[in-house]
Amino acid sequence: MKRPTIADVARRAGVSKGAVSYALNGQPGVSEATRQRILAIAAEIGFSPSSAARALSGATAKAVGLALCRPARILGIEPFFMELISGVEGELAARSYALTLQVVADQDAEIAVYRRWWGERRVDGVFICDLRIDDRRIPVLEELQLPAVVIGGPGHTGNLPSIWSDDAAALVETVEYLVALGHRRVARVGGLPGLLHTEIRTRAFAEVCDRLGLPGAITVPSDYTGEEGARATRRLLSSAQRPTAVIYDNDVMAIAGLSVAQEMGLAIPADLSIVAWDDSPLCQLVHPPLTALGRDIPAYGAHAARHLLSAITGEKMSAFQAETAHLTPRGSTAPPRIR
Amino acid sequence: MKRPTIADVARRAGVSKGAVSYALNGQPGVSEATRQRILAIAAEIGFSPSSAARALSGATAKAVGLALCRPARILGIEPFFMELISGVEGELAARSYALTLQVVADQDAEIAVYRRWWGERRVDGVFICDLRIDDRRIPVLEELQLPAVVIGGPGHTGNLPSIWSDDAAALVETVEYLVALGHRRVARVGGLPGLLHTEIRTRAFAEVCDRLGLPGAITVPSDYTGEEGARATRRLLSSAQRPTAVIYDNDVMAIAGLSVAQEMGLAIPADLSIVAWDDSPLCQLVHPPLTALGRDIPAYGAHAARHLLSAITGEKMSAFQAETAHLTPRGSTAPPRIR
DNA sequence: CGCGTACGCTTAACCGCACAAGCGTGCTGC
DNA sequence: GCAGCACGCTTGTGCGGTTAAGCGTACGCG
Repeated sequence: MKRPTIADVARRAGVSKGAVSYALNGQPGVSEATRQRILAIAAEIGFSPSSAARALSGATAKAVGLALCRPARILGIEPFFMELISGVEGELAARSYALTLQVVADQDAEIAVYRRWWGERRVDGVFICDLRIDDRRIPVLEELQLPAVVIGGPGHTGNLPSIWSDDAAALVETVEYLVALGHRRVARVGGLPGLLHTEIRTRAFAEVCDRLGLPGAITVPSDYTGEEGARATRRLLSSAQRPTAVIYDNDVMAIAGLSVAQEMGLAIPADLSIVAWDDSPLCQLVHPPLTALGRDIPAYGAHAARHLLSAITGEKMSAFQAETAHLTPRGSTAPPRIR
Repeated sequence: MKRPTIADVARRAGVSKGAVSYALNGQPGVSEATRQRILAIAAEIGFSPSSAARALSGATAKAVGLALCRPARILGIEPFFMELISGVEGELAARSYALTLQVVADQDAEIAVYRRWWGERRVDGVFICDLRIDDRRIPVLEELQLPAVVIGGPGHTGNLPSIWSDDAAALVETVEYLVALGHRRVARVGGLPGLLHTEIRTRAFAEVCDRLGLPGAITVPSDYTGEEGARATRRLLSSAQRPTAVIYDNDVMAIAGLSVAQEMGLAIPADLSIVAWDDSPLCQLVHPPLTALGRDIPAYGAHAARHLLSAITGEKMSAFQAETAHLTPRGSTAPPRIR
């Protein structure tokens, strides 16, 4: 089956290609009657303008890019990206924008992808995830003048617009809640060191524990996998002054931690309170259900998409603060049996 | 920063645009010395040919599409798609193919997306997931002659090439294993009815239970979510002749079922054996760890990608049978305490 | 009545690349 | 010595859109 082109529409409408182009793009230059006739014919023969030709003649590619730099096993296990993508998609689809996805091995590969996309004019803009401190991607994108929205922060985003959530505040709220329950020895199993949001949480945790006078508050770095979460938990629970509450940087590690604790004969929440960051349905499936810090990830993605589309149209965008994660107390937190 | 074009490369190399094109595409028509010089200059100034121009002048779009038709909450919870994507990506990236992703609401929207992609020449081919019986997407893609690979089957793929895994055999193996342990009352919590692989599993389950003379073997349909899995489990365990073993169509429902069973005071595996389809790290995090049917999803995706790329180059592809899921026994299965 | 102008459409020039056809050069074969 | 040909490159065309410029027509106005 031959793909219809603008010339086919023009021929059937008895007008020139230019007229069809004006009609389809809502530009002035054709009468309303002609416009309607052209639109009807286009719909009838199922015409969609070639994105290639359109992109070539200076218009936009009608596509944005997302490069993910995580190993496959972590990508699969974390609902975050898939939820983000589905939120992003909702906005993009409404404007007929396509999402181009690429999984990359490391930051160098990711930068190479951006340069290639830019050179190929394949995308009109990109999302940047997993922001790092002194992130090398930022200056590259600024140099290329490729519209971009950083998903993360605050700060460290150069002049790029961003969307962020106040993880520090959420963490402070959580620690204060645990302290209010009577906990004094609180520990944290962190995400990948080097990621900005991990560092922000780590600093906020240290500060709030210091402020509240909690002794030996410690963050054990991890990598979001269950194995590492289990290992970190085992280490924490084996120490002389073992914590009575642990905050995990994602749900998978929290579930792994729960398993380890139960394995070691601890009663949850009597002997150990557990809080998970990222509230997924999984948190409600385990026993006891996990107290978790949740937020609406699809909405976050949708906002990021709107932000990027605005940036693409040339608007001067800045940092946007999204909803702060909120604590949903469930059965995994309670006053400690022994202080 | 201005994007380099083929003309920039040509000027610096002191040759014509045509020569550069030949050199970059590995075509004859330039001497080896000139080719090397041109390649060096292209690399130096960071030239990537515009995908739009390339696609426009008859070559391929160097992109393939994947439309996902699942609600956001299910997409997020199931590691399957993300793992599939990361496997697909590995193959695509090696050939500089991009993956265009779209999340759609229903099959009509999905078909509209295929028509649009085809008209826009945005993709060279597509993957089809979640195959249904009498799937309406198949005839559309055949009509459009858009290269496609069906991820699913066997059968019901029209003339489209496909890649499939023998779910029936895996299910039979599982039931036989449970029977060998001494189980007589086995039930199953199935995935979304209407999906071909769900139907295949349901039929295989009914057949093998019939063959082995298991009484009242029943499949309760569900939708992959934890809530539904929990509800189905509650129903099964409340029946007069409650099963001593349950097979779940995904890991999330299995974990939910485990929770429900424990909640109802049953000991796992003594009172109830549980098997999960899709072996994710989650299965090892709960207590007891779940016996699961697993396979290498990224490899599955990689194979699908190779299949599609071959189809795009015009090779006549057929159905390819991938590895059958294999059972990994863990702590959630054992001989039943009471037969 | 004649002129200026807004309208509605056409024409044609691009965008950046691939590739067919053309063309000069040097080598081969008879 | 010259036709024939392979080689290495250039020229030119077209892919399917967008868009500036051109152009005829109708209409308003002094």
